[in-house]
Amino acid sequence: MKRRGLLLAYYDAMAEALGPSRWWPGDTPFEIALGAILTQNTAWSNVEKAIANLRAASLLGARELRDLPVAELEELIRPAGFFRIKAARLRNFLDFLEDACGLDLERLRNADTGALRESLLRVSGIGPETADSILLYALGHPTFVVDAYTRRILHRHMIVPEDVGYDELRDVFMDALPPDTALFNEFHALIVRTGKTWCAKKEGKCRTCPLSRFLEPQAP
DNA sequence: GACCAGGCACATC
DNA sequence: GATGTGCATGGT
Repeated sequence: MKRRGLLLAYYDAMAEALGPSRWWPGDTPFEIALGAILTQNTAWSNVEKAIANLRAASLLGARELRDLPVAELEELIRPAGFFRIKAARLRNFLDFLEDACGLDLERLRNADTGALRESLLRVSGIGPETADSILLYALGHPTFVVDAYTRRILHRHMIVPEDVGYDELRDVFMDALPPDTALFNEFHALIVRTGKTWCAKKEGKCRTCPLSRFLEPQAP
């Protein structure tokens, strides 16, 4: 109850400072899911280059990629880094999609969220953050996406320990907030944007962060 | 030239 | 079960 109010106050402070996020960039559920895999430990600007390559080759779809030799896929996604491993992960994901929905992601939109999440986590190369990103941003399921910025910010605000686990951190949000897709969508986006701007690994920019007032002693 | 970026799987102890 | 390491490009 108290936690819910605090988290929503964080949300409001970030929203006021940054404005709407319009996440996730991408025209189709598949493009969004693709981006979720390509952006693993990678700057989004590099992912954009890889997606642009696929778009230019008219290969920005599950069916198109399904028949592409892995060596060609590797070359196209090379700018996103870890290209060999990510090409293999994309193949695993495409195999999953073929089996789960005949390569039509729209058919997963009304699936049971928990069961679908478990299925995604069984795909080699899809971990909890990628699974939650696909569920929330590509398919509109109400699951909260946790990432390195979420952990860093909440740790610096002494809300969680630094080594808090993924699911535990996700539960901080999901236990406190209503399962609202639009809210979860924008909340995670605001956290990433705030983290990028003010919460680098090396501390120092906290003074101008929209969340800095939460670090100061609260007035009585 | 070091450090970082919207992780994950796997080896080793 | 915890801890360490490889994976690779491009920007600061």
